[in-house]
This record gives sequence, C-alpha cells and structure tokens, in this order.
Amino acid sequence: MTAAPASPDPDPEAPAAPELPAAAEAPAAPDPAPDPGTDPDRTALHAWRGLRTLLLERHDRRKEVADALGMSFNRVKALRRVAAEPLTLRALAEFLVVDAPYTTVIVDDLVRRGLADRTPHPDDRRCKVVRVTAAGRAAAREADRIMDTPPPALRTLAPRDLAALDRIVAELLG
Amino acid sequence: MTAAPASPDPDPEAPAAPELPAAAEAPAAPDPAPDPGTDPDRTALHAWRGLRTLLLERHDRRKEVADALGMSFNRVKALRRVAAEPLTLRALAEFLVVDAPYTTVIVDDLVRRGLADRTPHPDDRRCKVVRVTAAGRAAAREADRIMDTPPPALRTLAPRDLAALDRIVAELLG
DNA sequence: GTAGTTGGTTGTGCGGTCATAACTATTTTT
DNA sequence: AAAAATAGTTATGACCGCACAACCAACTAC
Repeated sequence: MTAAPASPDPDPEAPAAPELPAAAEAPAAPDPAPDPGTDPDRTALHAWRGLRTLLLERHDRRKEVADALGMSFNRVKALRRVAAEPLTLRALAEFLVVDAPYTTVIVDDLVRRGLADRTPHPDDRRCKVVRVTAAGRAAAREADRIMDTPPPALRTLAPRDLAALDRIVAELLG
Repeated sequence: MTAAPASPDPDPEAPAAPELPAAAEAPAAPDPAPDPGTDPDRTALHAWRGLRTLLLERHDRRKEVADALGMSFNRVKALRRVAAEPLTLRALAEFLVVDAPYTTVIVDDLVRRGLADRTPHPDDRRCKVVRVTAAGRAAAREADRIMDTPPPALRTLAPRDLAALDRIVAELLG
C-alpha cells in the first residue's frame, strides 16, 4: 500500500493553488450532458454518460478486485476462467487473447501464488490442464463477490424501477 | 496494426483442439446470472451484470478512443481536460491523480504530438499553463464524439423506456 | 533577506504487458 | 518412417505507466 500521490484535497486551510484568471470564454465543458429534455438523442446521451459515470468512475470493480487480490485484472480474469472450469493453456490463451508464451507467464504466476496448478491432459500428453487449487477457488470466489456487487443504490431501488432497469438492460443487450 | 495473436476462430475446418472430457461436475459458471426472478437482490445482480457486459465488453469506448487517437486512454483523458479549460500542470496532476514528474511526461507527450502547448502563467512565473492547440481541440472533439456515442440500441429504445432508464440512472447517481 | 514552500523538470528504475525467436515433446498426416 | 503440425516452455527485449529522488526557479513568510 502506497500513500496517495495526489488527494482530492478540499482542505480549506490550504495556501490556495494559483488559479487561472478565467479569460471570459465559453463556460468550459458541461460534462453531465446538457439537458435530458425530450429529444431522444439528447436523452440517450444523458443516460449514456450517466451509465459511464456509474460503471467506470463510481464503481470500478476491476480496480477494486485487482487491489483486493493484489494482482492485475488480467490475472484475475485468468483465475476466474480457470476456476470456472479446468482448461488447457491453449484454451486459456484463446480466452485471454494473448499468445502462448505469455500464457505460460500468466499460469506460472498463478502457480507461484498457489492459486492454480498444471496437470497432464488425460488424452494428449502435449497438453497441460490448468486447474484451480483450493486457495485459488477461494480467491476466485472473492473476485466474483466483488465483481458481482452492485452499487448499493441499485439494491435499494424501488422494485418497479429495478425490474424496469433489468428489462431495459436485457433489451439493450439484444 | 498487428495481426490478432489469437482469434475467436470458430473455423469448422480446424483440426479441433483437444477438449477436456468434462468430468461430470457442476455445470461450470452460469455467467449471465441465474435468473431475474422476483427477488430484488437477484434482479439487481442480473441487471448489474448486464450493465457491466454492456459498458465494459460490448461498448468499451476507452479502448475505441485510444485506438482511434493512437494514444493511451490516460493521454486522452488529459487532452480532454486540457481542451475543456487551460490549466496548470499542478491542476492537471491533481485531476489525473498522478504525481508532478509524470504529469510533465504526459504534457511533453501532448506537446510533442502538437496537441497542446505550455504558456507562462500570467500571475505566477513558476507555473505553466497547458493549453490545447487547434489540432488538440479537434482531437479532443473526436474523442468526445466517440465517448459520447451510446450503443445504437439505446437510441432506438422506446421513448418511454429511454426516459425511464435516464431517470433511473440519474437516481442511481444520487 | 533568509528560510521554507511550491511548481516544474530530469533522471532513474521497477513492475506489468506482451511479442518474437528458438527449442522440446508430442501427435497427426502422408 | 518421414514430414508437418500442435502444445508448451524459455529466453530476450520492447514499450508503457508511474513513482521516487534530486534538482532549479520562483514565490511567501518571518
């Protein structure tokens, strides 16, 4: 754990950083989208920005899970895949969209952490099957737990709204 | 542009990679969430996973914008910030949550690309103000355009649903 | 006016991501 | 049986993100 290199720092006692005189211009970036209004495109933009803020800024589970497990998100992704089902290095490589050598590196890392092991393939002695260990399964479960934690506000949403959201999201996914 | 190291490869003529015999076990990870049902927590989980899929997998605008502009997403973030409003390196560092030396590196990069320049601060000769150039403003606009592009399905949603989604998202953001 | 603080730069280095090349051990093809 | 393909490993090395240390210039406070 390292100290934050730059905090939001709303300290009212701070010596006040030098501000720009703000040369009477356009009012600089209305980020939360101009106005929902009734125009569908405008509303879509507003909703889209809101969704991005919610998922990418407010609740960045990738970062959380990487921090919690002390490994990069890609390792977590590999671990979860392996925990879901033992697979060959080749299959893992395909899943992660990386080449074979790097897959070896990734699996080496998981093995070194005691989260996975390599076992011979029953039918093909060239292959190795990557399996999760008990510790790995626990870690993967923890990862799942974090990834699957919705924002608190989602769980306290009015049931009708929650149902509507779920239905709409399903529709958006086709 | 490099060739994809491993494609999804659903080629039916391929020699068929060695599959595991699938040792009659639990049915391996029901990822799209078990069932919406009527349980609020279950519905919340389902909706949350759907949102993550939509935002993080189907429409990863960060990757798109980085690819389109040929720079890392962090550079894009810096560029957009600078384009919104000229600011000092210190302020930019705070915004990006990186330390001062790395901020210098980032700004150097933007300057080298012709997207920004450094100008003296009117009131404090220690400071430098980073401003966007014309090319930088164009690049930032392009970045904005990509980031602000909702999934097509969102724009073709029934107006009632779109309005509902927008309202619910706003509520989730507090 | 000297001391301490702040803004910025340069240099160095660590860890992560990832590819290429080269090699071994198998399996498949002919 | 020889040739070709496939699974995996072992270098090696590139690039990126980013921090830390050390430093200078300018501003602030005593």
